[in-house]
Amino acid sequence: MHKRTSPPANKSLADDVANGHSKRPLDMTALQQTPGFMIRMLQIQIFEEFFPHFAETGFSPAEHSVMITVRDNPSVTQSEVANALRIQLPNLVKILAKLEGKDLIKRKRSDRDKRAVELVLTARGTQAAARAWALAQEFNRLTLAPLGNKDGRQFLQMLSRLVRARSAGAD
Amino acid sequence: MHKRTSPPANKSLADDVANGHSKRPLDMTALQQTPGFMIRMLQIQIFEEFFPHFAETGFSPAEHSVMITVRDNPSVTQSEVANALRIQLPNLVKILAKLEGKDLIKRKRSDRDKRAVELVLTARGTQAAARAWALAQEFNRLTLAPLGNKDGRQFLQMLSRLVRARSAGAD
DNA sequence: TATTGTTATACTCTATAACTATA
DNA sequence: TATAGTTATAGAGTATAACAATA
Repeated sequence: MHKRTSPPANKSLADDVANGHSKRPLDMTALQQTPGFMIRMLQIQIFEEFFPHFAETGFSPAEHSVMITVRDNPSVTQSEVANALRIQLPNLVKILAKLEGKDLIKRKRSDRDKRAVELVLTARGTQAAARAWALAQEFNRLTLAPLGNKDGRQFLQMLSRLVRARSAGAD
Repeated sequence: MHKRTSPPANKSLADDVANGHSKRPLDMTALQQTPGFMIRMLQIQIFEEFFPHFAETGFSPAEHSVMITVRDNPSVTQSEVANALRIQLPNLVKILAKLEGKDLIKRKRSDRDKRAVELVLTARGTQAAARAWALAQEFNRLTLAPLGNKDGRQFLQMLSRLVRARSAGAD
């Protein structure tokens, strides 16, 4: 066990991959072969870029995803959003209270099920979502830019396959 | 702006992708085109699977990555580990205190730079890392299994390209 | 003057328990 | 009896400030 292709003394290919700023390059080949680790590194990087890019909207990644989900699913209930975005209901309530306080989202008791609360965007929310989505188009393009068009599309498709496989398996 | 290929009423292809358990399927096509969102979904799923899979080692993902990094880089300093793994030094100190308390890692003042602390695995740590790495091999295989061998390798390579591009650009 | 490690602390995210009102 | 929403709270993860020792 623990076989690496290139020894620490001779790593012509696998130098500073997950190794941003250190002086002497470390041997990170093992973790570079670990999808979970690499996905976490990439997510950290993308989150860092998210906030300056979306500064105009003031949305966090979670708030952004809620806005887009409500935009595309008018009268969706809070439970449905929580489930789709993998956010615990109590945590979603806080996010929604904030968005409602900014007059971006309206909450309304459902007629069909009086326990449920249906969500819709307000006029201001619709505007904000439109601007957020425009920024997102550019952001998504930048995110995948290092791969080029063809591989970028394929990467996104592979992500979907992986996520879908696990969502299905967890049922 | 905001153009979707399939309207909510007719989404033959893009149903339950990031939408695990809800009754009526939501329209998630917008966020499914968002790499940052999909990467986050995938990371959540992988983390959930991590803990049962690595229960035997008792390592968290962060602890696991520290153990492997020290294994492959004997006498690495704390700063170097923190930088490579994107962990703040104060937070790494806590992790190392725990691993040292379990007699898995040894800390030793550097001779070259008496400010620095060099890290090596203990005998127990070497054993634990070997077992952790064996489990990791299986875990990594399972993680990429839905893609098959060829695409799995390509996905990992694309991850590296994306991470490397951003690490380089941030310099 | 800058860097390494350390402590203490604050902040954000996420998870759980308990409650209500409806189903 | 179970579910949707809410509140309060606990816990983990992450970030910052201040300090001591060394460069």
